[in-house]
Amino acid sequence: MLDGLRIVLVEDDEIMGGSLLQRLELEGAQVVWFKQMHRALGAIRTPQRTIDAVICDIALPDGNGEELYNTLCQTATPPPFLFITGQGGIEQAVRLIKSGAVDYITKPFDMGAFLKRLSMLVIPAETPDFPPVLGVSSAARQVEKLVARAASSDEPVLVRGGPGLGKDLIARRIHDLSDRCAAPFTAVNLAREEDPDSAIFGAGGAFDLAGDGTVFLNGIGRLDRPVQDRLTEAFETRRAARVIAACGHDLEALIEAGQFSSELFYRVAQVEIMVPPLGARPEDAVWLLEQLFKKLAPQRAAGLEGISPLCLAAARDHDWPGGGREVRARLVRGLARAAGNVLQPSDLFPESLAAPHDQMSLAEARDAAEKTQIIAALDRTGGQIGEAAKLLRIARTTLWEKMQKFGLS
Amino acid sequence: MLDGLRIVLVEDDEIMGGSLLQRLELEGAQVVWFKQMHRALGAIRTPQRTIDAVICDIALPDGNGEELYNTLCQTATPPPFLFITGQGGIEQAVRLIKSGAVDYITKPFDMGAFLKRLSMLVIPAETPDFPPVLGVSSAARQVEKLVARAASSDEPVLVRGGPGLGKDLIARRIHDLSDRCAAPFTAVNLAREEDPDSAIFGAGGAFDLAGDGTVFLNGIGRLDRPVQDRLTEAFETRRAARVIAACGHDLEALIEAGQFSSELFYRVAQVEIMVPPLGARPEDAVWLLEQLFKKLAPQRAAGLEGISPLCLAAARDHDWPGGGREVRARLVRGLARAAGNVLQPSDLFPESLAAPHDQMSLAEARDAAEKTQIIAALDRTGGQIGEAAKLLRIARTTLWEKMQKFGLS
DNA sequence: AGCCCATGTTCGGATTTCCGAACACCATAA
DNA sequence: TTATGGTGTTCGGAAATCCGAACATGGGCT
Repeated sequence: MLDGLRIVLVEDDEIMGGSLLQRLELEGAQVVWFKQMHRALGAIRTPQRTIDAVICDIALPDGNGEELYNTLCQTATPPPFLFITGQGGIEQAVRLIKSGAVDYITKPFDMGAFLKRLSMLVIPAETPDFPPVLGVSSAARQVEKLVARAASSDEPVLVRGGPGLGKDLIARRIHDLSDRCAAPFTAVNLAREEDPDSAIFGAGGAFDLAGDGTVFLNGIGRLDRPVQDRLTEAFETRRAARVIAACGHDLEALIEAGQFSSELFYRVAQVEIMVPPLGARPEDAVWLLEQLFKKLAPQRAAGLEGISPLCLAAARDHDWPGGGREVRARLVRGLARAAGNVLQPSDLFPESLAAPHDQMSLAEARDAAEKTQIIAALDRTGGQIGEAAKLLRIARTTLWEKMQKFGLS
Repeated sequence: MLDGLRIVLVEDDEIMGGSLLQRLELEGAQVVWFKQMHRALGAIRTPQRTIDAVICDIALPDGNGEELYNTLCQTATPPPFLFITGQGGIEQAVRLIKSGAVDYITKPFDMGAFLKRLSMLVIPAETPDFPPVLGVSSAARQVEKLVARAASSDEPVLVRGGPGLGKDLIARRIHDLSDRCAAPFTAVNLAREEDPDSAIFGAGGAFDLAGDGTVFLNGIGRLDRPVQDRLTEAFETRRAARVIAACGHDLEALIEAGQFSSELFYRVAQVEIMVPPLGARPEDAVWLLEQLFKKLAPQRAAGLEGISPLCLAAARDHDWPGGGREVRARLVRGLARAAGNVLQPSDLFPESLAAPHDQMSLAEARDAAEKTQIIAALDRTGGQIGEAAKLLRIARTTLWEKMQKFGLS
């Protein structure tokens, strides 16, 4: 009935929680049970994998379910919430449902009916019709949607994003999903190409080989003006092939500086797909890490059985400025250096060992972070303490105290 | 408070209905009272004029309010429904709210609070003589008064305010309310114009086309001195057209710096209308958001039923430096990314979800530092919690708590 | 079994931190 | 001149955090 669904249960009552847990697992769901609000908060906010539903009691020892839901809404799009409660008020029910909660049920309730409602409500949300290539985060899903939409159109596409985010994969995927999928797909990496002009337009070049397929131009910002103009012209003469281009975030700056033709930009950016950086979607980072591990570990490090949870946590925290490429590089290096039977954080991030942060006590580390953050905030506001305090979300007086403590004034 | 609102009251109890009727009419609403379901059904389905809200009892002699609502839903989109009931059930409340009712209140209730919620929830559909273009706040009303006064005079007007506050709408409105409304209204956006001089004075330019109508000069601060002088001169020679100008807040600075003619300033600022920033009048921000939602949601996001109260609260808090333009842009983006059936805060403010390295709150920065430090310590001790705690100079239990908080286990 | 040791977990109180109110002070704008 | 708005500073209570004690658990060792 609920096979494979990942459900979070938040319930402090042992009996109630136990029976729910049992029943849900019987139905095939993977359930994680929290008895306190703050624990559930952390787990839902940074989930190991996407959560399909949250079943949440209202009365909790360290808060209430409403609070939990509201807090989540501030920073993220929460998964579907079903509230169950013993002392429910109509007022509260109305408020929660209007805030987007999926259901609100009073105890005691009929378990069979409850499960039926649950399966009705939750299942349609999750239908992965094809294996995810970019990631599992909601942001990645968003991009996939855009990709699908781009595939069904026939306009030129501009894919934008930092390095190592799979812009080439996206282009390939658009081609494969489009009705040109039977025709050739040719890619040119402008950053590597010696002679871009001939690689694109020459005999045996991209357009030549593509026929009425798709031409993918990676790093379009590197083109010099003459080739840009030829490309613009190519659009006008209606080449047979469809064009997908990719570039980093700096194209506007290039246009501003007059190094990139704004006309070409508008031609090629009929559809624009922005790929958010990997650091902004930690779920994808760990997902990718696990995927690559599965693929690479058997050959390269036969002894390794898995990745330690700590290591995954560290990966979730890391910024990954190099995108997927960095994930792969670090993993390869880590696999070579791993000693035990699981991959440790120091394998993936050896530089953190040498860091001076090492044997600092927690309080010191915390203070150091506070200090730099405060300095940054004060810098941003030009020394305006009140404003800086607002930025840091603390009271003005508290900031003043801290400044005194750190000797800033 | 409820001036001009058309409200349908469905209530069989004489006392209750009478007191509600009395009170609502006291507040300025036009109320029609039905005591039976089938009568109300007919009246709502084929209304004389648009109905702003329905206040509906559940228990009725010939049926119940839910039935009434559902019947209406099948044939049309009903006006906002507020249910009031004596023997309400949570089950029922949840069902009704999920199917789109605006509120569900149990008797007895506090009349004052009820009226407040009513006025908050219900937005006047159309007030034909006076559709508010700027907002509903007292500040916006103030501006409207100034607009009306400006329209009745014939002096040049200077409209001032940040971007996206509808300065163009104000100019248009002054024109439409003035006795030049039959003559042409021509607008020039000086920020976009290549050749301001000819766009204003040239053949086919604003003055030429306006005749004895109104000329609107947006972004007057961008004019260079020669054109300023020509404009000043135009005032002296008494052109036929009336001039309305608009600019940001920086005009005084320009005058100070000698880049703007103070004489022209005094000429054009005979009447000065200051539009306060949207961040200073939160009611208008949410009002505008709701207006735009009503207009845009049906086309762009058919599944969406409304805006979550949390989201409205977030909108009320936001600064809206981009004015109405920002409201619109954020809404459009949010509609595209919304997942559930209501718009969530993270849809409208995705940057709070993935702030690219920007300004973290102090607590976040501190937590991040703690987390990495803890991971490093645990890594060093090979996962030995007690040892790691000693390294970090905190109690074992404290470390355990933190590990829970950060989801490490 | 019996013991040892580390962990998982709760609890109550000690301590620290945080906040808001309040007041004095000093610019600067009206 | 008077408002106004930001800052420096103090203070008391509220809230969080931290800690140690305590107890159960469970795995490894003899």
